[in-house]
Amino acid sequence: MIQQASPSAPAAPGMAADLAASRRREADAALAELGHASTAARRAIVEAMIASGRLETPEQLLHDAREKAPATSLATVYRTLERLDAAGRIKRATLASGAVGYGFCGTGHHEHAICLRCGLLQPIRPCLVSDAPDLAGFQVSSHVLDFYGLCARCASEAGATSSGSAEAEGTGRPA
Amino acid sequence: MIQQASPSAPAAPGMAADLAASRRREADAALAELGHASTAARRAIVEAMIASGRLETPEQLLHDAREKAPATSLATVYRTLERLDAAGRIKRATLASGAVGYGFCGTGHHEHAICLRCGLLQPIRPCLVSDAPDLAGFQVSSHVLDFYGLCARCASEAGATSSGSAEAEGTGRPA
DNA sequence: CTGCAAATGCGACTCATTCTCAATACGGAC
DNA sequence: GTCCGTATTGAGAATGAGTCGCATTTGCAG
Repeated sequence: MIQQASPSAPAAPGMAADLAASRRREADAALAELGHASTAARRAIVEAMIASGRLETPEQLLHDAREKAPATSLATVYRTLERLDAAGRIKRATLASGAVGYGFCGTGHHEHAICLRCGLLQPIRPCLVSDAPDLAGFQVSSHVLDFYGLCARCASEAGATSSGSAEAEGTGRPA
Repeated sequence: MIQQASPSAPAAPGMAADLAASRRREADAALAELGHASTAARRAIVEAMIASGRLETPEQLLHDAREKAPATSLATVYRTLERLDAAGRIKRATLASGAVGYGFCGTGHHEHAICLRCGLLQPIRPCLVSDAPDLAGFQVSSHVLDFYGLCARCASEAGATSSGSAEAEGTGRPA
């Protein structure tokens, strides 16, 4: 239900190889950081998330991951998401289509801009919320600030064709 | 799984009656605003949400609503939540316990402080995010800023008893 | 008071997510 | 490089929140 922009097939020759290599490195780093074993399935899942840069459904992640690790199962996708989430490396959001998408985010606190049409997950650094307001004794331990809307590409596409081509209809309001 | 602070039994005599009356008025206003019929079940559900001022699970809302409208069913709770949500009067969040809670919020855009322990939903007005940052062509249509932590009461209780008394354990990180 | 559209309750249903468990792969020790 | 204990995996069953269909009831305009 969410668009898939970048190819997740084995890297094409040329400069694309650098990108693929850097993805692989980032995926390995993330897995190593978790302190868990680096298995083919986990690597494939994390690389797929990094490569897409979007919020994707578990089904999509499974599909993408299977290009590199064909035996991967949905249960493993969920288990991997769970571990990444525990490490704070996952952004989860419901898109306009109603689908729940999971996206990979880098380390450290930051905000996100989320395209409701294609699921693009755009990090915003540094954090925009420096000081919590006075809340009558409320002890703030964390905050979440997400911007929802249309990414540059989807905005122009939606402008050209009045009816979006993506499945996600737009209420403009995240769930 | 979420604490219930204020009694939802028929209003006690005295000044509590004013509160109950104002809740009833607010509930009626919200329903009228929706342009839908004001039925006993809907009134009971909305009044329960307003009275609690917290994020509550559909099951809890059903339980609370049944004190005023005993025949209410879970399906009606969900249908009412759906209608309120369509009108932007609902805040939905996953608490630390993993339970999904629904809370009633007033009209107009505002932020929220959410107690991860008891589900308290504290509105923050006015909106703190005046201008969206430049996001390379990203068209922001809305944003969500939530503060998570402990309300004044839960903070002091958690401070007194090192192990919280509420069911919701605290990872300190919202889902 | 009447009639009808809207709303309800019930129970069946869907489907995302989690669990179980035997088989397998990982990675440190040798 | 090989071996072994343990973490991980895949498959399918199980769970449970949320939705749907439909006969019945209710709100409310006339």
